[in-house]
Amino acid sequence: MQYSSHMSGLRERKKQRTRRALADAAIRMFTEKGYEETTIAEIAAAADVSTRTFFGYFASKEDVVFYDSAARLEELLARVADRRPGEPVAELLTRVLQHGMDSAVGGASHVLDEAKGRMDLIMSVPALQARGLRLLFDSQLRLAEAVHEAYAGELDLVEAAAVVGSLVGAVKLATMASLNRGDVGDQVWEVMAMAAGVAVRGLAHWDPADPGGARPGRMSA
Amino acid sequence: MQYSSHMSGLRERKKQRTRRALADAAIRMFTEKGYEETTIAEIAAAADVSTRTFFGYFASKEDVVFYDSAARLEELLARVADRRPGEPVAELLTRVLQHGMDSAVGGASHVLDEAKGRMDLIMSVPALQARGLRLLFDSQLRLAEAVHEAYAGELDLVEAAAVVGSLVGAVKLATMASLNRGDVGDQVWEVMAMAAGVAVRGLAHWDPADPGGARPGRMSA
DNA sequence: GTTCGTTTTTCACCTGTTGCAAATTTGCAT
DNA sequence: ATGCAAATTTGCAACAGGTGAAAAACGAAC
Repeated sequence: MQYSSHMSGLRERKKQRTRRALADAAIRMFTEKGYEETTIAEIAAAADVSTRTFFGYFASKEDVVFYDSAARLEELLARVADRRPGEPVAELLTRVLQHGMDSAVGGASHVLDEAKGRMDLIMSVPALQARGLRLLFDSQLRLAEAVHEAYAGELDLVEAAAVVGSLVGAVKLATMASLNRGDVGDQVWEVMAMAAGVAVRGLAHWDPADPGGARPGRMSA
Repeated sequence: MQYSSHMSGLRERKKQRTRRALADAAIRMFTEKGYEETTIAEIAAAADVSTRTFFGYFASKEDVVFYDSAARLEELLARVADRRPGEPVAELLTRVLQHGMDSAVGGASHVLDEAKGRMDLIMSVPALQARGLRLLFDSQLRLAEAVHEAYAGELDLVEAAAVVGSLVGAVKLATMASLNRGDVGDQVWEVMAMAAGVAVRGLAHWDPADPGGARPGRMSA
């Protein structure tokens, strides 16, 4: 009858394989010879499919770099959905975001190795940066909905949006500033923890010469 | 000898006129017949210049919608630069952002009339949304630098970034959620005030059933 | 192996964008 | 007025990303 979602057949397996082949080839070539220097025809050739077929898998050249972001987001949403009762929003969010801050920009830290490379690629190519920001934006909206539902009755949708936006916004911008400045590894993590702290405790606490102790949630892992 | 930056000559005046003609024609046609349905050739024709010339004024089709964002940002930066001594960051920023929250996404509230239209246009066209977010992102980075310099010695660059990101992030996401929900006019302003309040006071204050009184800074004007 | 629904390929075509050289316009000095 | 040099506009060719549609190849079930 309708084999719509079989996941088992050779057909599906082949499709997944092609998808991966395209994504892998693309990202490799992008980082090796540059994004704009790499043509879709070349990517398709490297994956042994026709140029037209590429667009059967990805809607645009940019999208191929974020091939796994949808899955990552679902993961986050699920985590928000089963929050521990009584847990404060700030805590839930820092906990959830800590595991997925990267998935937001496209999934950039499963294996820390290529993570840095992907991030560099994204931030250095305007088109990718734009696509990444749009993805992140949509993710935040979805996240806000999820938070709103997880705290039904306590937090209305726009309040949830404010909370999510504040936290994600702080961490995102601070992280970028940190990277621009040349920080690496742990330094970046510390910055993220600090930024989360700013958002959680509020900007107001930053004026009267605040005792700089970071580690507000438990973001420093 | 070198007439590099005259601003007065007929040459400059004509250039500004063409720029405006292009931008106006473009935005009008975009809203009337749709973004993708409007071709650059048509825009150029409407402004009586060749297609090629369009790219002498704007780097891309998207950019034409944000033709005044650069100027807007400079305004904000200037305001940050001459902060009142002793003024808390949170206060300075809410004050400055209140005047320019729109300029960030491309300048969408000088005259409230077309502001809504532009915003709708931007948010409804993926390509424009992406471009807008990228512009906003860059603006935030610049803003963070400005804040850092305005509070030299008190706030390091990444801290400034955290602060700016938190505030802008909260207001941006809450505003969008509000618009998605169908809010208009004052309702949106109230949401923005609330969001700013969340960022300023900190997410932490949102858990133990907080007394909902908004109006934290002075954002409600 | 035949048949049927899917996926891939081919092909034609449109638009955005860029490089280049030719043509035109403007600013300025005589 | 006129000429000249710098700046701008234009036309043209070419490329890449992206889409629609029909034909060809392929996997699944019988």
